[in-house]
Amino acid sequence: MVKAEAGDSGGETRELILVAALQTFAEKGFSGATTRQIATAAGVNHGLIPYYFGTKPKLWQAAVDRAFAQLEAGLDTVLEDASVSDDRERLRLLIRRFVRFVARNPEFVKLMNDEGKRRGPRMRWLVDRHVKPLYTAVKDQLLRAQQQGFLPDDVDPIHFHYILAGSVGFIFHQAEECKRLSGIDPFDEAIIEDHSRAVEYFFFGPPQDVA
Amino acid sequence: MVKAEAGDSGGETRELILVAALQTFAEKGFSGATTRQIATAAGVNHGLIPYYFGTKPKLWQAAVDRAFAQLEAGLDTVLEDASVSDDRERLRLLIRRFVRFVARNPEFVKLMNDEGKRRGPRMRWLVDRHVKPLYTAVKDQLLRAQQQGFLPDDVDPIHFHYILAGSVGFIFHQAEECKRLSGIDPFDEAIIEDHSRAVEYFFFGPPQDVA
DNA sequence: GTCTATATTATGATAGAC
DNA sequence: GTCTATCATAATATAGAC
Repeated sequence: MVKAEAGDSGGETRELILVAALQTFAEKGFSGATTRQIATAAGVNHGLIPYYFGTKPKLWQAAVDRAFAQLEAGLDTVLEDASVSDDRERLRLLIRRFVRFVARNPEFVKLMNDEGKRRGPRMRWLVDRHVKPLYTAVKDQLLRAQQQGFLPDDVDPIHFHYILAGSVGFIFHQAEECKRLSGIDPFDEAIIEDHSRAVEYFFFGPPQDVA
Repeated sequence: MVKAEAGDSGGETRELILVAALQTFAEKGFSGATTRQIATAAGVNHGLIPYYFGTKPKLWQAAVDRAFAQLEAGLDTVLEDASVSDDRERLRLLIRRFVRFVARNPEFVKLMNDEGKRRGPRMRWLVDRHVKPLYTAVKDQLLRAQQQGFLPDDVDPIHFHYILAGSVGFIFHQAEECKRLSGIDPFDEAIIEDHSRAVEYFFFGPPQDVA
């Protein structure tokens, strides 16, 4: 009310642009997304993008930072949950939460996959700033699983990291293809649950809880 | 020698462009790839692209057709191999061959993933023309696996299709990220073998051949 | 902080010489 | 079949009014 004379207080507009940017970058890729599309999707004038973020790459970075803040908030609660003493159960919870996060934030996966596939400044920035810290935590869980014998320990855990990420995320990444291919919508609640169970089956085998 | 006066006989140039197009579309996406980049990568004049293929989307279609012809040649030999009577063993062979195909043709996966993630004419064309026929064959194998009890039969096989494709392909799709993240090059022969074994472990559990 | 120009560059596609 | 030159369009980013 004090600073700004027109529109809202400014931080709001910034946020609107960031949300629209993540969505648009995910959908169209960095090159395919235009700053005008992003501005339109955010409902703001396209001149405001250079005003708030400078360049297109800087807008991209800001959108990614925002997305990772959300992911980490969700996963940390599992990784650091002291009440789960069993490593196997913690990994299972991690997978369940990961499936749900991806199903609710498919833009996150799309953007990660688009940038992780080629060399370049965005990939380097993304890995160094966000993926490495995340993988450190995941790797720790996978190593425990290997040590305890419910994952083979004769291959590097990086294989299971990508097997996990791929098996969890791919159906949501390819959701539009999946709909046309099979008529099934991966974002239906029942399908999300099915997918989570299917992935868990691969990591842990047939349910053996009630022994 | 008869038809063409300059350069080579023409079909050669067409082929050079197709190879470069697949590579470039895979790397940069449809929007990110420019016809000039493709022409440069192919070592031909950029005016030859409209000459041979008309428009950019038609070039894209031709490149995809070419890529699928290669994939199908490799998979059909397994799917139709009558000498493999055991369904479990046939699925295992299918996975091994799929891993190797993806490792040797990462452009294929990149292009598929880039287009399968959004609605649009290219996605529809790709699914109707190529993915549906391929999935029909894969689905058949997965249904057999479910009937015989080594995959759960209470979820649609589409889950296993995407789990399979994701767990096989993701590390190669994200190869550049993987290198920077872990120092491991997914395209190393030993790593390809490791990944194949890790995926097989996922689908079939611990090796139990020598019983 | 917001908006309307506009400068600059790069794209896909075409025309026409060779 | 191949090449150069060019047109029309659309992109990012900037300048400056309000």
